[in-house]
Parts: sequence; structure tokens; C-alpha cells
Amino acid sequence: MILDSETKAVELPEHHGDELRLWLRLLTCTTLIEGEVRSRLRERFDVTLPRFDLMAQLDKVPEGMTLSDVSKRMMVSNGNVTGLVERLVESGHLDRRTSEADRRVQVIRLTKAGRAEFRKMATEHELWIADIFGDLTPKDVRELMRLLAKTKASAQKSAKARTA
Amino acid sequence: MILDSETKAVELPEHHGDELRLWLRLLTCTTLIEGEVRSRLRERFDVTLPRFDLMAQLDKVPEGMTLSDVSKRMMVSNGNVTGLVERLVESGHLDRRTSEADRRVQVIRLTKAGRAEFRKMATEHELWIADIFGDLTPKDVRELMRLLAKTKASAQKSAKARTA
DNA sequence: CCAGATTTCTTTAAGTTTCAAGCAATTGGC
DNA sequence: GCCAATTGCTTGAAACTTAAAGAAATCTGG
Repeated sequence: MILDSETKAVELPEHHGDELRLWLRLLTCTTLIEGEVRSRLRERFDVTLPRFDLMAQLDKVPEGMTLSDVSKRMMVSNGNVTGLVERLVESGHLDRRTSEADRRVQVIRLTKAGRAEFRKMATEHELWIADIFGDLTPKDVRELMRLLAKTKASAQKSAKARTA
Repeated sequence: MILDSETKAVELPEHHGDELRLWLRLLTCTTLIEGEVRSRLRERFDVTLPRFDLMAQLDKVPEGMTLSDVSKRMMVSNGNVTGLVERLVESGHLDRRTSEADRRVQVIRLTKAGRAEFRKMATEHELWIADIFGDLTPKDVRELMRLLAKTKASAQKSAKARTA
């Protein structure tokens, strides 16, 4: 706080460059890794990253999920999921059926073939990630987890405040 | 290291779940913040995030950059930049001219109007970012910067090793 | 029961993105 | 000087993505 010549409170223009630089670095890291994973998925399995991500969501829930669930978990729009699922059903990776209880709802699951293919990819994917983060110590990993959790909470709070 | 019943070396399957969880959290954070910034840019200035990012690159270099430079800095494909620039020239934000020295090269710059509009957006954008990261202490910010720098280096090393 | 609100999903238009192929200009060896 | 390789950009096809609008089913408060 600073007082000017007439002794009124004056706010200095606040310094926010550090946060901006942090955001750019976070974005760079993610883009870099995402690009690397995308390349390897294409090269090794000829699959796109969005398809892999969708299958990863479904692998965690054998009984299946609704399109809305997928949309929320992947943080993408509903229409996006519709198209993605469309293509994965077409290629035989996914099974899609209308819910008995609520006929608006579509429940999707991995097919047997889809699950088998995903598991194969997931095994290698995990090794790639381990390699990409290979120079971080276990302590670095823990510390990053903690700070990113804090960041996520802060961002969610900010988003919520805006929407409210 | 473990020895099996016939005294041969056996590798335990290594534990890589922590790195995977870290990657997912990193991705979640970035997606969350990116979505928030995208919403605000559209709501407040009716501009898309890729356009803002491209203008941000150009604002740093008044004398202009080549399309390749932009492509590298933004970490997107050449073809992507071509289309993006096309639309921004169309809307009067960018000026594009063929280099005298090398007629393959296109040099793009912000127009006066483009720069004015970007500066207006950038001022608010910086406040949004500060708000989004608002719950982090200065120490958190420093620590994240450090760990993300290490992460970036590690990822680049891994990518380089694969390509080599 | 029923009208309005809500939820779930699809559709549409516009834009973004990648990859691969291709063209034009330049550079480097010989 | 000339030819091959490289570089810079564009194009085309397919996929991804969002926002917004719409259709269908369900829910809710009279």
C-alpha cells in the first residue's frame, strides 16, 4: 500500500506476470507431452488421442456409461462425444444401447475386441508416460501432484465465481 | 531385483501408476484453465483462443515473424497456421507480405488495429489468469515453475530419444 | 393429469487441427 | 552451371471441437 501526496490510498498496478508465465509453461508442458503421446499412438497403433481417451474412460467402468458421463469426465462438449462414439461403434470398439429406464439415455461400453485392443495400448502408454516423466524424482512427482491439485481447486473456484 | 526358484534374475513389473496419475492431473488442470480462458475470450471479446494465441505471439515481435516461426512457437502444424492467418488477415488483424529476400517466406505482423485490439484483450486476460491461479502463494508459483521446467526438459529428452 | 421446465442426446455451422502430398524457391555439392 | 536435397508454405481429406439450436423423454409442481 502506498500513500500519495494528498494522503489517499493508491493501489500500485499489481504484478501478475508470474502467474501468466506459469500458465504459459503449464500449457507448453501439456502441449508437448500431448503431442508426443499423439505421435506414438498414431505410429504404434494408428489410433487418435481422443479415441484412446474415450476408451480409457470406458475401461474403468465395465458396465458402461452414458454419453453425458463421458462428456463430463473428458471435459468436452456433448456433440463432440456423439461423433466420437459414432465412429468407435462403427469400427467395432464400442457397444451402444438405449437405456431401458430412460429412453433419452445411451449407454456405451467397450466391446470385447475394443477392450482387448485398449489394454494392449494402455500397457505401452503407461511406459511412455513413465519415460516422459523419467527425470522427475518420486519427490518431484509428489510435489507436482500436490501443487496441481491446489491449482485445480483454485481454477475451479475462479470458474465457479464467474458463472455464479 | 528378485531371484526366482531357478536363480535367474527376474524383473518385477515396475510401478508407473504415479506418473500416469500425474499426467492425468496435469492434463485436467490445463484443460480446465484452457476452457475457462476460452469461455471468457468468447464472452467478452468474441474471439477464439487460437486467434488470441497467434496474436500474442505476434505482439512480442513488432517486426513480424514467418509462418514457420509461428508454427514452431505455437507447437502446431504449418497447415494450421496457414488457415488461421488467412482468417486473421481477412478480418484486418494481420498484415501479410512476401519476404524480399526469400520469396517462399511470408512475413506476418499485427496491423495497428490488430495490435490495439490485442492489447485490450491481453490486459484483461492477465487479470483472469491471476484470478485463476489466485490461491497459489508466491512460493507455490516459484515451485511449480521449477518443477514444470524440469518436466519440460524431461519430456523433450524423451521425445528426442524416440525421434533419433 | 398436465403444462412448463429440465435433461439427454443429436444436428448444424463454423472453426481448428493433423497428416500427407505437392508446389515453388533456395541451397549445397560437384 | 546444374541437379538433388532442403525449406517454406499451401492444399485436401478426415477428424476433432465448440456453441447453439432443436427434438425427444422425463420430471415437477400444481
